[in-house]
Amino acid sequence: MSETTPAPDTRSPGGPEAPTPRKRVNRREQILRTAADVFAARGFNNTSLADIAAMLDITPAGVLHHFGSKTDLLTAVLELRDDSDPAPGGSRMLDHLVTTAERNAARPGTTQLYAVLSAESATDRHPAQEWFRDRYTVLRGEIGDAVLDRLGPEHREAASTPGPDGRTPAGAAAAAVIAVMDGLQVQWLLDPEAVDMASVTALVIDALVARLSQED
Amino acid sequence: MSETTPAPDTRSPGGPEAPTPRKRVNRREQILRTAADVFAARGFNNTSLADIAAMLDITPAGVLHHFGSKTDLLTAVLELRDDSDPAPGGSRMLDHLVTTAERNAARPGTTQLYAVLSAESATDRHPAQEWFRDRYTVLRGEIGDAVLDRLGPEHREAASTPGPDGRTPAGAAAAAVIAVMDGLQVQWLLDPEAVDMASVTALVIDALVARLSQED
DNA sequence: AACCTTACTTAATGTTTATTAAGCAAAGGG
DNA sequence: CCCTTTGCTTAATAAACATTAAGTAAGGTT
Repeated sequence: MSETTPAPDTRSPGGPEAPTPRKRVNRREQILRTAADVFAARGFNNTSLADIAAMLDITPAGVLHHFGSKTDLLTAVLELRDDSDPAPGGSRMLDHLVTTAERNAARPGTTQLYAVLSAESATDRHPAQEWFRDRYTVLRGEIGDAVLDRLGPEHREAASTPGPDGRTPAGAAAAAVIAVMDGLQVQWLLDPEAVDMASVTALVIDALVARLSQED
Repeated sequence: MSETTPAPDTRSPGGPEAPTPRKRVNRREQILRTAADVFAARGFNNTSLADIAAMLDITPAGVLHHFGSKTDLLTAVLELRDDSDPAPGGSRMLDHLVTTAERNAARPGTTQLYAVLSAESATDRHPAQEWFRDRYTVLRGEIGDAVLDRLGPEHREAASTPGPDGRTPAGAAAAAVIAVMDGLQVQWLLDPEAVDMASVTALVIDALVARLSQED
């Protein structure tokens, strides 16, 4: 079909002759946000530029006008942090994580994107692999610190002392907290009634903090 | 190129005229295992039949001779349980989970498959969606029972009493354990040095059991 | 009015992909 | 020795997809 078939118009059938509203706002950001939604809902590999373009009522080439390639679009989406609710430092951060889990359950958005894409990035030569590796490293550090902040001063040293494998209990707890949030998202996406992300997250944080506050 | 180019031979260049060793073993199972490995390493959407076929030194059509479609192959792979180490019931199961995490770190296989595919299945109309929904439901039940078994008899009632949302603390703990195992797998795949799946899993199970054994 | 920038479109290209149809060859039973 | 089963192959098809090139059109700027 390569020579004869015209390029399919993937746009939804709008008005008879809707000549593109031509808005004043930053089009790039609009596309970015739409792409984020579609990537979150369908993953990267399972999303075509046509999918994104269709939601914006433009053609795939229209998307590539703003971002050179599909991979560039993905990196731009990942770089776009949702700073509407910035993470605080210190011990307040752990509460913030529970709040985040709550918000995610109400409005499936940012974290859904990360949960789906992070798992996908763990395959083969996924373009987002390095991005997620770095992100997890940073997050483990930050949450590890937050865990230490939550502990009584008398337990901090034990929790931040590396074991024979060079890893600290606080770091292990941080990895656990991140893991539980990511894993819950998957279960929740598959069966929203089955799990309450916020309360389970809170339970795990509570349990871990209590456990690290014990003498053993 | 569709009319002129011959079908590419995706097979690796073996001996000059290797006429297919024609083994006696169940070919279907060989293909199944190979497919499982490739799906685990690259995900479902990112894997082509040619990828799998190449590892078996046959053509994509050769794979489809045994399984009608790529989706059928996936479902067959999921149905193929790794029963080399059957899960015990009762309180022994929790220890078994830690052992499983250990084995997975040593030989990335079955669970890697499930970690990658489960997240992928949470997208759109993925063919494995229902399979994973059911699997999580069953697992939450089994692990929830195992958690109850580990608790002292005096705490069992509280842990199995549904809260106002209809969910039990034991069920929440079960969801958390599953989530942490899945989530850790992703972090570990991206950065094997950064986390010790077995010890973190053990830590979370310990912490949760201890937490459910408290009075609150 | 001339122009530039922004935001696209149409069209074509080349690739990858799953899937189907039909044929071939070896093994083994009867 | 025929026949059926098993296990493929080659070939063709049709669709999906990312990407490129070149053109068009509207606003804003000067």
